[in-house]
Amino acid sequence: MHRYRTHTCGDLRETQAGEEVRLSGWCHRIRDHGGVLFIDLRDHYGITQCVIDPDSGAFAAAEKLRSEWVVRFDGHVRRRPEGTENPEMPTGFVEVYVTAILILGPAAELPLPVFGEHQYPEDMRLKYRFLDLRREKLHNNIMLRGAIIDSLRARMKAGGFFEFQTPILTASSPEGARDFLVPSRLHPGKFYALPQAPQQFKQLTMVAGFDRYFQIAPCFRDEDARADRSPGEFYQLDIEMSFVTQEDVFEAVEPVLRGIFEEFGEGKPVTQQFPMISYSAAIRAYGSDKPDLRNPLLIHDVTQAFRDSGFGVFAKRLAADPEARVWAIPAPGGGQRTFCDRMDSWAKSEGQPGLAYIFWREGEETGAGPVAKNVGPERTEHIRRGLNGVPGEWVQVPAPELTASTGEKFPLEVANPYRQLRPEGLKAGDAVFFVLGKPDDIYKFAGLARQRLGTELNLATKDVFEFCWIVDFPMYEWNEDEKKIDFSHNPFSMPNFDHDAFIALDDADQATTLSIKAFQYDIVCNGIELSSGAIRNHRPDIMKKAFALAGYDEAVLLEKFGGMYRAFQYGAPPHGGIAPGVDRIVMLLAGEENLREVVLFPMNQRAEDLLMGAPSEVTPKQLRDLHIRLNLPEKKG
RNA sequence: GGGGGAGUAGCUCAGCUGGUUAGAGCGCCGGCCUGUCACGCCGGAGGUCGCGGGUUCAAGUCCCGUCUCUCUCGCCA
Repeated sequence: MHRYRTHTCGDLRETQAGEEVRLSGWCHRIRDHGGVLFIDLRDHYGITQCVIDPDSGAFAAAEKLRSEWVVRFDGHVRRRPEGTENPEMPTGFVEVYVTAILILGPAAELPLPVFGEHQYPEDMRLKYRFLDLRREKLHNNIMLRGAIIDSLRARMKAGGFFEFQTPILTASSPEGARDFLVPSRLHPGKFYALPQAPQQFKQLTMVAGFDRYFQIAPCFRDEDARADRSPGEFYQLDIEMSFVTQEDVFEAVEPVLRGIFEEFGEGKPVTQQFPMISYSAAIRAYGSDKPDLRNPLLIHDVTQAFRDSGFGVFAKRLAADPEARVWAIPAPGGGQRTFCDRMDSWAKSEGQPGLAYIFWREGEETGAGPVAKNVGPERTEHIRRGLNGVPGEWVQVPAPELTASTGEKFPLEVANPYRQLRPEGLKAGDAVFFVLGKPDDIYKFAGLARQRLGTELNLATKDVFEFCWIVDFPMYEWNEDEKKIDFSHNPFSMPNFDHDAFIALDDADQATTLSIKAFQYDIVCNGIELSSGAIRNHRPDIMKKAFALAGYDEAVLLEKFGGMYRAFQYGAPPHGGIAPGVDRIVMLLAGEENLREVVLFPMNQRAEDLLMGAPSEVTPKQLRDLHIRLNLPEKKG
């Protein structure tokens, strides 16, 4: 007989009744009835009920067992007595009658129990991660993660991609997030950096002629955490392809993601054709470049209805500032004063001056609330009827005409789900909220309000994965602090502009420069940015011009990206790629709200590993070897 | 770096406008219990109320400072 087990705790069924078996595992739950003792024995594969009674010879030993002790049981399988079966468990029709017990690993009193679904404090869970990981939900999440990564690999390989490994110790990159640095012992005063992404390596792999690259790539960024952003390190399905257009990348990646979500999405519908939405249309219609399309609400432009109106606050601002707009977010079902006031105080808590609104109720068809009174019944009626998802004279709907990457147009009801909700405009019981300001200043808040209304009014579709492409990101943006033009995303993207005309551009022509779009795209699912990618700029002359337009001369380009700039001098193929975030994909598929629920050993929000105690101090000798002298900040107080 | 929330038994939490000996559930220890699967019943141990200072006759409760955790904004080519 094997030293530890003949079967796992998930194996045994009625067909094995009568067999002599040996099981090893953790004491999951112990029920002591005095004369008979039930121990649920748990391992990775399942749980098996084990029974000990005074006749078994193991009774005295069994009474000493406690939760989470690791034990080996010898015994025989038997069918459970009639009426005591547990159909909830795969092994619920059998039990093991235990005749011998060997304690393999006793456990101290637990800081957090494994059994049950109680919520425990985050720092406790992280410090005792090995216990937390024994719990069913987290254990399953980690196994799901592995299965998803297997499937991603298989799908990529089936798509003709090859997996590569790129360096972990590399050079600090000047753009983007803060780097993690590793001091060099052999080169005093110099540092390696952990890669924020294998961006340059994958492009160089294309220059080297490998054609279709992928990697489940670790990425390191020294930035503060978010619920959907791990501190320090995370994984991307990193992809790069040669001789491709944007559409080729879409056609390669879309089926992989759709397939993964269909395979692991437990039957929840997945967008069959990912619509393409331009960055500017997304900002105007959803107030975000990562719109949650489960929410049917659209932001309407009702500037016209307030211009020269009796609502002084808005009318004056519109008269004074030609760029100012009034954006309206319809709130079907939100037409109660208490609800509107609650939204107003929420807006104030978000640092806004407030949230103007009109609402409609039976007997007050001309609209209730101070805004309606000041604007007057005629304009209020234009707003009410105009908020039906169809553009009109007084109300503009910036709903994009959605296109699939195949070029196919989506029908209006897909592109504009809001139209289905209120085809005749708002009615009694509904409300509308108004945001005033320059689009650049108000879009984020308008987007937040749209999300909040969707949630509060329970309008969002549930149990679906709504995907879209966000395309046509601006190549440059205005940096208000430094009063200069900056790269909007990354300097590697190819401008979506005639190449000769681009090179001929006047460096001082800021208006044209700021209007240039890039072949830069994101995939968004349920309001979460899953990946970002681009067709790269593989031409040194265009790259030099791209830097010049952002105010950098060739010396800067050489200093910052010398390796790649040099590589592009020797025959670079047109190429592009994308990098879906593996952790976020798993998070969505596991139905979790926080990345820590899908990472085996995560750090806390302050980038500390509470289990291993990282980061930690090191010995003076280690520092001497690295030629480092500490210069610590003064202790506060 | 800014803002919100939290810190009371091993864990989750209650503890009102300051007032006698700080409570409950789970866990732990002991006893009883032969069919449970969140087993049940009886008893017990376990608390510098995060830390420091202040106000007060009296502070878990009010004030100030500080530390820790958490969410969030900044940040994230």
